[in-house]
Amino acid sequence: MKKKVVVGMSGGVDSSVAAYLLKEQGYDVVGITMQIWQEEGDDAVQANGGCCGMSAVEDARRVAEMLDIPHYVMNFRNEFRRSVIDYFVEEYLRGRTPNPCIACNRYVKWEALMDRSRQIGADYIATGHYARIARLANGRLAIRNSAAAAKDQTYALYSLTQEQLAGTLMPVGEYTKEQVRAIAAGQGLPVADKPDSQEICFVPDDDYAAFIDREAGERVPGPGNFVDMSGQVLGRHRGITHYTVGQRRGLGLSAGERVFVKEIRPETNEVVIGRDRDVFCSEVLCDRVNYMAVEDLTEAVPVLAKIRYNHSGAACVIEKLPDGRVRCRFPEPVRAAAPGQAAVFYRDGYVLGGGTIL
RNA sequence: AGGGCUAUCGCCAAGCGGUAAGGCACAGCACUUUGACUGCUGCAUUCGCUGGUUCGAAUCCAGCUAGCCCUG
Repeated sequence: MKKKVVVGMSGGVDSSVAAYLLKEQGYDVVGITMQIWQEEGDDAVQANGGCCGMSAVEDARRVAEMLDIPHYVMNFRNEFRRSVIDYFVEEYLRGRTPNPCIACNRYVKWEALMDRSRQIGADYIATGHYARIARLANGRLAIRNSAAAAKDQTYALYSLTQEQLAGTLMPVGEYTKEQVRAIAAGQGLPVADKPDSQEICFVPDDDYAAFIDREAGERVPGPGNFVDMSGQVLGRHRGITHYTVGQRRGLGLSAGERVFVKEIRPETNEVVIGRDRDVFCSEVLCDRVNYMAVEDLTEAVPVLAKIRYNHSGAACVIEKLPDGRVRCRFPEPVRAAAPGQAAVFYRDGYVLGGGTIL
């Protein structure tokens, strides 16, 4: 009997080709488009090609028809609201810098989608990520960047569990973006030339602070002081939700040289300003650590750590502390490690694990 | 009330008679499948005001205005 796989179809070229490849490989393929945010008839988001808009649903449906696979739209708005939107807003209110894509993957795609896929009898879920899942010599499953991928998508997948990895397929991980577009074009898929998605899907105008204002209203902290590292007041800021560690633009501070946000202090509503060199650190602490390529961390291990999406990675040694947190020591200090962002550890090209920067 | 000093882009600041440097801020664009960073481009026909000298003045002179300092 054919294995059944649910493909999360965003309407983009990658997941469309993923569906095609799986069908070719003989799977019983079901396409599901997740409704996660946009309200029906919201033209503003559609115009920006949001990943969850009605045009996305239409694109996915057309592709599914061409591939002759069933296609369903499932409502994940509640899960998305709770696990992504609320998390995103709460983190900013606390002066931290969340990564909503990681939360979306973890809670919406790999918990909620997998649960519901199992309910309809699926053996696997599949996505259009450019990554590969492999069984290591120690028996663990781990993710590795596809060698040909120009961009790394493994960073946002570090939190997957062994069980989730065992039930996941990433068929486009074997190809380059160019090859994927060529496959789509060769099959006449209408999304072959669709542009890559860009900013966070639920903030299409890129104005995070305004989004938070709408969501949190009265709870948003108001203006406060910019202070330097000795506590001297340098000026007024517009509210801590407008800033992130390492930020330069938009401060309105003319100090004669470029200055950056070094720290955000929600308890005093202060934003600490420093010079470029002040924003580097050689030690980062993480909590909420997920281990992937290893079951646990029993000794200090040298790894490559990425502290943001699109980070090339920096050498460091990670060590688990008695309370479970992980300490990363960087011989070459890293710039702008922001609390709330993820630090993801790589060894031999595989994701060893990752955690949330404190 | 006297004496001195200073007035150049939002901030800092070059300029010292030959036709307005630079830094920061700000804006736009590029990069970017999170926040950032980064890069590129733009940003004073005008130098507190009014006159004068000069072929030519932000630069010299006079007066005025404003701020700062010192002395009663």
